[in-house]
Amino acid sequence: MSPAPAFIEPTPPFDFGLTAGYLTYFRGRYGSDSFENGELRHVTDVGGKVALATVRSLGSVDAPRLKVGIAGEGLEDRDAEAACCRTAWALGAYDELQPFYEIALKDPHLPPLVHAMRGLHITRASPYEAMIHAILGQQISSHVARMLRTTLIETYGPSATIDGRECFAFPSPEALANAGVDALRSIKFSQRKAEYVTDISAMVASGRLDLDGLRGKSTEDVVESLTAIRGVGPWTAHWLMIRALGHTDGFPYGDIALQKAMGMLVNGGSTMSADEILKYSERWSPYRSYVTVYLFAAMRSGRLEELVGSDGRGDSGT
DNA sequence: GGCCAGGTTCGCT
DNA sequence: AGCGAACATGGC
Repeated sequence: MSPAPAFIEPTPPFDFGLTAGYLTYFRGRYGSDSFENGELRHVTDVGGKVALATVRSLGSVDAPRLKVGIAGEGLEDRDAEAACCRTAWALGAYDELQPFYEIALKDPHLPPLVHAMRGLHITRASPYEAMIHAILGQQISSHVARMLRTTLIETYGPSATIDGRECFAFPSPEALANAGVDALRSIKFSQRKAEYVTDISAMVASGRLDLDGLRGKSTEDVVESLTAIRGVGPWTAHWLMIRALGHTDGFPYGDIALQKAMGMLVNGGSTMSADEILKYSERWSPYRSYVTVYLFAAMRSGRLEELVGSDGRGDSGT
């Protein structure tokens, strides 16, 4: 029933615990993914079939090696292989951290952060999932957003019972485009959100919107293309670059949490404005995606305070 | 028991 | 150009 285990050899340094923890921070709450006792469970949809990847670390941060077991109904070898590739991709396994570390270690503020989070790779979702996720996360508290996402995938996501557990994968653009605005409203979406999700899903399903095609484009081009879509502004565009497009220089300067974190890091603890953090961050280009992710990882782990400005003095960055 | 939580986008005045 | 609506749970 289960194909033979496969192996992933990520580009070192790769800290499996940190990276799997980052991957499941959201998905672990609204999807079927989890990271417990050193074991990552990651659900993916391969060609309409739901596959569960179970991942464990066999190696170390500097010699990483992951063992991946794939389970699911009616999976052929090539499906299992695809599920394994998708899992490696979701973990950002082959991402190169060195170029970022080289500039970060020369920075006055970043070394403690980079040292503490060494080996954290930027995890990825599909551009479509990241887009819907971002739209749902706009405008509302994280509690409400989580509830909406959970209901969404449990209503429209493909599911399968694997190892006695019901697993849901993220809904397809077709499924959400066909659901219709009224149906989404009935699962507590606002009119606006229901319209955005329906419109974007229909555009992706019909091929009029090619989110994957944005990969490799310049920041300006990506932001321009994405913000032309109704429901998408700079904040959403920048998070999408980081979470889905593999862009190294995304920086969601409109994010309040990022503004607070930047204040902690470089401004002696005082929150900075969107303009201020954007200007300050230019020195980290083109690696601002890493700074963003490392700051959020530190924040979520509750360690940001101990990792910033041990000299207690920030400069305003001007 | 009220208030706020990791706010952004769009539309109306 | 500037302000308000949109969503509605759980913790402090």
